[in-house]
Amino acid sequence: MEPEDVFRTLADGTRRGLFERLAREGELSVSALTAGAGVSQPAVSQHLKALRLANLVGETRHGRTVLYRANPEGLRPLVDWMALYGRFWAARFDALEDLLNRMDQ
Amino acid sequence: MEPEDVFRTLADGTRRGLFERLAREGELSVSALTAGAGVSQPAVSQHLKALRLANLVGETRHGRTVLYRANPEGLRPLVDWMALYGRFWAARFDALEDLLNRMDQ
DNA sequence: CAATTACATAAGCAATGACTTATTTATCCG
DNA sequence: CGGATAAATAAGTCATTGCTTATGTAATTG
Repeated sequence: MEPEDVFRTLADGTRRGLFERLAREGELSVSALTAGAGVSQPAVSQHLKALRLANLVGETRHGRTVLYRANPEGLRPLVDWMALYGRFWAARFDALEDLLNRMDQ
Repeated sequence: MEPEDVFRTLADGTRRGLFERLAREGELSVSALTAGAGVSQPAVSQHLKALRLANLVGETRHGRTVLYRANPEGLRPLVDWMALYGRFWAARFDALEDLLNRMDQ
């Protein structure tokens, strides 16, 4: 997955809001997500499809309800991009990696 | 600056490409950026304006040329957002924030 | 089995946005 | 000065996109 996909998918506030709720609250059904999303259920389904195509959420069907959850690994392209193009941050990321390596030993 | 602004500004590939070039190559004029951007000079100027409004680039006028440079600090909303919503990544970003705070002292 | 519920898909519409060419503004130079 | 160059702005076009309502599909329930 390219940074392009992740940036574009998270650029919309409503869609990013859905991801945020899933990240905070864990597994949620479409109905649960629709309540409080401020848009219709089809709109939510369309956003969830976009998030799924960007590998940012996963789904499991339970009978007639579908539970969605955030897939944090989908954020990896963003992490990588920041490490590459953050420059100012990059040095600090490197320092972080050093720190992590030392912590892991 | 809100995460919204940064996500939306970096969502466009051409615009993000300009930021990337500035992050890699340092200060560049509009003409230099236009060469290799694949779009016209006005398009580049419009993208630079968007990047500037999102606090992602800075500019300095030198006679009739204007030098742009990346402002990595503008990525902070992204770092913060990832720390909040990355979950899996969160631990590492929290460690990063701690590290940054210690480095700043 | 018919009605209901959960969700996805279809179709259409209005707003946004990324581009273009044309023009403006400002600075440099012969 | 006057022409040329650098960049910004103006105006218009076309594609994308996020929303809506309407409908389809599948699973539960009475």
